[in-house]
Amino acid sequence: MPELPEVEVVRRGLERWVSGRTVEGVDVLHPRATRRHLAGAEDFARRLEGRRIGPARRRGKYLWLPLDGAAEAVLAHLGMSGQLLVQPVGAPDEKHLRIRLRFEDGEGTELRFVDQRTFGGLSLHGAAPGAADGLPDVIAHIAPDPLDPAFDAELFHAALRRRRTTVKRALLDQSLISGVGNIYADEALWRSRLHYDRPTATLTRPRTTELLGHIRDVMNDALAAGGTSFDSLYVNVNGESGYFSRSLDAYGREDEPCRRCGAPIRRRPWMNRSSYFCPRCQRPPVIRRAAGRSAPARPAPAASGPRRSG
DNA sequence: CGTGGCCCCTGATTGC
DNA sequence: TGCAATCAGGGGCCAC
Repeated sequence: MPELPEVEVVRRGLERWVSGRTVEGVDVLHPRATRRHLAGAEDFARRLEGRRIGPARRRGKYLWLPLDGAAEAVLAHLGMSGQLLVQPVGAPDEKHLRIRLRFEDGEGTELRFVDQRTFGGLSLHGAAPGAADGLPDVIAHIAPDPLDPAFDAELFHAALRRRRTTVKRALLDQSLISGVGNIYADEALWRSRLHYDRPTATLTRPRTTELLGHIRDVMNDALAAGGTSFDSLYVNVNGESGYFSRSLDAYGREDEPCRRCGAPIRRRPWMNRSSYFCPRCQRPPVIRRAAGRSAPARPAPAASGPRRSG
């Protein structure tokens, strides 16, 4: 379950059902699922045996489980289709079961990493020096997420102004702000009435503040609904879907009326994915030519920016 | 260096 | 039916 609210739902499930338990053994059923553990699947499995799992942590879309304190942790990323499921021991293996963690206790459940597309995985890493909560060193470059008290809005705004990129690209750049993916980027931009191709350098401080507020709001709303699920690929540790998909305003709503103005929501190919937006509420940025000696032609009507009507 | 394009995978759906 | 093309919530890597 890819984006922050879905990953947070999983984190809470791990905290409830896995933290405090001791690993008895690990089965790696697909080597690609541990490819970020450079020492290999066997090393990953052996080093987990007998370790006690601490409180579940999260930054953006990354999860980690500290082991016997905070010096080392199991890092998890769900990619596009990863699931962490707490299943009864002996339940039939899922078709795309990649890794199984068995526990020493008699609770009768095990932790399973199931991942159809194998973009996700588990790995073992030391903590970054000086970082809080045993943050694994390999994700030290990931920015705090907007629900983290450590998130620095001033720093974020300064980075946006410095960048020569567009606002949606920036939202998906996990080194600037983490946890935002394609769904919540489109939702926050819709709420902010911002077009995805708006250059970040044009954002004023109030606009950045408003955008951040909408990101936090939509993520908290989604969290309260158990996350966004379009199908059974996106579930919590007990296999249950969230129901925020019914509350989406832009994502996946092509040709449906904008809930604000009634114009049909549009879908545009964008970075090998899609961007959903309201063509009336979210006007494309005006393309400005560099100042030259010849007067620039008037922009074509189709490419014109927002107009003030009065 | 920052930026943008390509690639990694499997499966569901759509169109010919 | 079969087959190809397209699309899907992720990020790493590598040219420019």
